Amino acid sequence: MISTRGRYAIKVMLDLAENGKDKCIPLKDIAERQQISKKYLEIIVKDLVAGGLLTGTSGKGGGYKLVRSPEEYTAGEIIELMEGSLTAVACLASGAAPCPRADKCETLPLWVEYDKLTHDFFYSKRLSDLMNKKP
Amino acid sequence: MISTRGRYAIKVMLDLAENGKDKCIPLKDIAERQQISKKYLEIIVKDLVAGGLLTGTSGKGGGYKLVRSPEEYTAGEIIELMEGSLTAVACLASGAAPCPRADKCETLPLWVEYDKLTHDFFYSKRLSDLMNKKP
DNA sequence: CTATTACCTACTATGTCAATAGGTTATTAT
DNA sequence: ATAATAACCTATTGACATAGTAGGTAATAG
Repeated sequence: MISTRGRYAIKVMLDLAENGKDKCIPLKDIAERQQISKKYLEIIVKDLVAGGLLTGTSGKGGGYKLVRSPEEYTAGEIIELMEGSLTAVACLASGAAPCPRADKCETLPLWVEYDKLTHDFFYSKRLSDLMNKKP
Repeated sequence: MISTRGRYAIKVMLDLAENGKDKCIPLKDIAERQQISKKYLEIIVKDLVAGGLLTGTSGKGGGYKLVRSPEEYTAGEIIELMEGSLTAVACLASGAAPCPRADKCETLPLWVEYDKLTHDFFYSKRLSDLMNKKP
């Protein structure tokens, strides 16, 4: 399950891609457009800044801005940053302890295959692919 | 994320497919083979029986048995039964309230597409596909 | 009648999710 | 300067899910 953290993060990134053409967008505007609590978005945006996907500028006229162009972001990296991992089962997660029964486990190949499918899907989706194409 | 409930359920079904050729297998044996607490498996197996995927017989010589043949089960139906839903985002889950912003939501198509991918993947995997083919 | 097995209800520790609350620091427009 | 704006920071909360544990009752075969 992808939580609100990952989902809202994509919404924020998309909002910036569409409304912030090189200019800073205050979080207040994003919160209003997307109908999400500004306070909650602060937590999410903090992680996006820490992950290097966004920069923030304080003070009047400040706000957030994309670091790269929308074609250079994938949904996969955004979700992975926010959720910690894009993995369907605990035993395949990044920081997981190696399962002692991995070689005997008959279900593992199923999860590995699904994992690859998921990874490929989300890393093939660029932010620009999700943008609303309005002239 | 697919929890232990769904994952263990598939292990149980697989164990029965491989070791219970028309005969009843007591949960104790499955728990030992799969190295999972028998007490915890009871909860999982209860749901599998309630869902009609398995039958249980009490008393000496009793145990659990598949209702159909392994080719007639899919990983999808097992997971969906155990997890309640096979859906990646809350707004697409079976019992979810309809999102008032669904028509404006730019991320929804992404989740719908991923949902279809996931559904098709797990419903294409039969229990017999996962079985260890030993003579 | 006894051993075995499923079946049933209840409880619990731990953690995550989705926020909320209230403050401090940085920057700009007036 | 100073007021307004906006990011940034720490802490807390209620609700819920997860992954079990505990202890019993009912059914069945030998």
